[in-house]
Amino acid sequence: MKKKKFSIYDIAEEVGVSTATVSYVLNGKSTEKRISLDLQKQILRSAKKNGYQPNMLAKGLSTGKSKIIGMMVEYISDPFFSSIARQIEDKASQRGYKLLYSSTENSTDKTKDLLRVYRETQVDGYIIAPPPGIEKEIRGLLRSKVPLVLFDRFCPDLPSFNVIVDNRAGCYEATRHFIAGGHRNIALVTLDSGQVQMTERTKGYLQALEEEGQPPLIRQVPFEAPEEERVRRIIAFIEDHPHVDALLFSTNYLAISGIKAIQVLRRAIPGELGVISFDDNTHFDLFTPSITSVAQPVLGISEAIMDLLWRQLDDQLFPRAKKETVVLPPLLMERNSVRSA
Amino acid sequence: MKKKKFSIYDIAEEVGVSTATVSYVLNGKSTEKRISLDLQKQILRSAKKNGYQPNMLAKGLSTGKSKIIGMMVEYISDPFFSSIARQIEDKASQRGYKLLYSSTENSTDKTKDLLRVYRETQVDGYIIAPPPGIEKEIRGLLRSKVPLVLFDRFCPDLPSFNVIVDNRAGCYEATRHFIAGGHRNIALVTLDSGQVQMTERTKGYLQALEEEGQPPLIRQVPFEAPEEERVRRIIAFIEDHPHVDALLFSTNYLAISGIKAIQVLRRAIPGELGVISFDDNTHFDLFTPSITSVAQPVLGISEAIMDLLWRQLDDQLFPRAKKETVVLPPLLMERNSVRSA
DNA sequence: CTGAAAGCGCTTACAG
DNA sequence: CTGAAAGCGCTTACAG
Repeated sequence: MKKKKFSIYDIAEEVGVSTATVSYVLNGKSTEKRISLDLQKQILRSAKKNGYQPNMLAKGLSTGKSKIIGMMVEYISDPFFSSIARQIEDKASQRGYKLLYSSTENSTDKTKDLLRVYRETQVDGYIIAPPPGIEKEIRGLLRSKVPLVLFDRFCPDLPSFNVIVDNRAGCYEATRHFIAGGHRNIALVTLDSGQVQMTERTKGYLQALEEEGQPPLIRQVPFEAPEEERVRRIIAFIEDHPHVDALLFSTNYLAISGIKAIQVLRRAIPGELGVISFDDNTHFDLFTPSITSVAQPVLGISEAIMDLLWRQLDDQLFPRAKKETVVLPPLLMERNSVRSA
Repeated sequence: MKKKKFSIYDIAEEVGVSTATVSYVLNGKSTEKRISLDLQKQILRSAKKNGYQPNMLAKGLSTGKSKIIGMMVEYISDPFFSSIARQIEDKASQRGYKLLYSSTENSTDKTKDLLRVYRETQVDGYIIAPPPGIEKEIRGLLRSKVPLVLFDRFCPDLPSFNVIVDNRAGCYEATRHFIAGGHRNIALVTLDSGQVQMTERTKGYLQALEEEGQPPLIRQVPFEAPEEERVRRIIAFIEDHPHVDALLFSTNYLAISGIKAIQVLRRAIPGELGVISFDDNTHFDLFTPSITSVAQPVLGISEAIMDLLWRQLDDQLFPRAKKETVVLPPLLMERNSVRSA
């Protein structure tokens, strides 16, 4: 059927040398292997003339490197994750790596599946925003010493490389910002998830309130609830707690649901109800009023991830460190959904 | 260094058969090859016991299939594209394919690079939202008969499989919707790009106005202009044309820039200025007022893409058709940024 | 019913 | 300075 591909074997034949020589020249080992200039030119010319393209599968099989980085996040369509992926893609391609990019859907099973696929594909490095219940598998990766960076969340007991944002400080400051604006009954709307990033956010909220002697009020929304259900729950919560005058949402999409709820109830922001979202959103500045948020530094996160990953990739034989957690400060984006005292 | 991987060779040894037999059993060819039930069990047991994981590089090298689909779009972080990618990822993984997902940045050079990388990686199928100036390369792909689907835009002269939305009808209806709402001076804000999808949108706009005998007014914004510049240009345009009472934006991000411009100028939507965006946005329903848009059917697009791709992948030897363009109807999302007569 | 062996397209230690 | 050859981990036509 298909015409056989043009390979280094053909170049070797055309130039009249061995495939070894061709391989050396094509991989920039000419000087190291002291290939004559003349031969180099002939080989390069033949390669170009015939439009030679290396077969990465073959290359990968013999070197043991696929030049592929596997990255898995909750949903590849999530704006926060995809802005990070965009940066990672960029940095990876600069070094000749490709990105396999997948959604865990926050499901343990789906993640295990993906992990298996990644292994089979022989990805060279892993970037993972881990879902709950995946400790065991992560531990396995760690044991097999593959380059790995966890981000957004991590498993506190595992000696891994992690990149996170100071979740506690973010919520602490958000809460203080509410207080400074004159809000007196600040509720936290969060998920019923026990993952560190969430418990940290709750801690920040609680700490700020405690310092002021204000009473906390936390409403947990089920993790897997569909959007309409979330909105319904938040509506009910607002109606049941008329004295609440500010809502801190622990994730972006909770904030979106919350804003819908507030719109349904026709409450004024921030007059009747102040709003802050943990995690910024591309369009929060276009809302009326614009929505104050705690932004995660996308660029900083991407850079930290790649920094940790390259160090492992470059240094497979002498890993300097076996664990490290980079904690980045979040950024309070002050906009107009909080009262100003 | 690293322990050698456990391979089919090891299974073969452990069970005392040849690698051929192991390969047959592991690939479900037991009955076809009439492998004894006993041997099957032994092989499967050994594979499981030792946690055997196939090496896709080796598999790919010998079968010529990588089980990877390459998908390139303008930016992987774009919400429209990433919702589609999300669907595609899902459908692909159901059939054991992985997704290599990349940004063309709408640059011809970047795209050529990616195309080279995809070839080298031996991707089995291509899904591309082509940037301008890439006809020649697409033609090359077509000639080499690799499974390929173009979407969002395509090259009209090329016999390829394409999935697009009826751009002309979308803008036609949007314009008629403005007219029905009582708008009388409708301007089109678009890009200075000659790509089909854009010229089609312009045609729809012009046709609707012509039918009503209303004068057209088109402002082109440079394609590569950064966001602030776009906003500035739109502000200038609005100020220079005080009689304009409606703005049709030919892309999502132009609409965003436009809304910013309108907010800066403190014009009322839709009282002073009606707004419709081509391409919906996740949060347009949360804006005040909510923004009317022409939505592209993400699910329908993804399904059509995969349908065309599977047909080519399944049917490499007898391709039924060599070209086909699926045109999907866009959906007018009537919200509150247009007057109602 | 099963195996020996060639082949996929590269790389690389080794020899000369 | 260059080549012969083994090896990466799999598949598959062919033979028996």
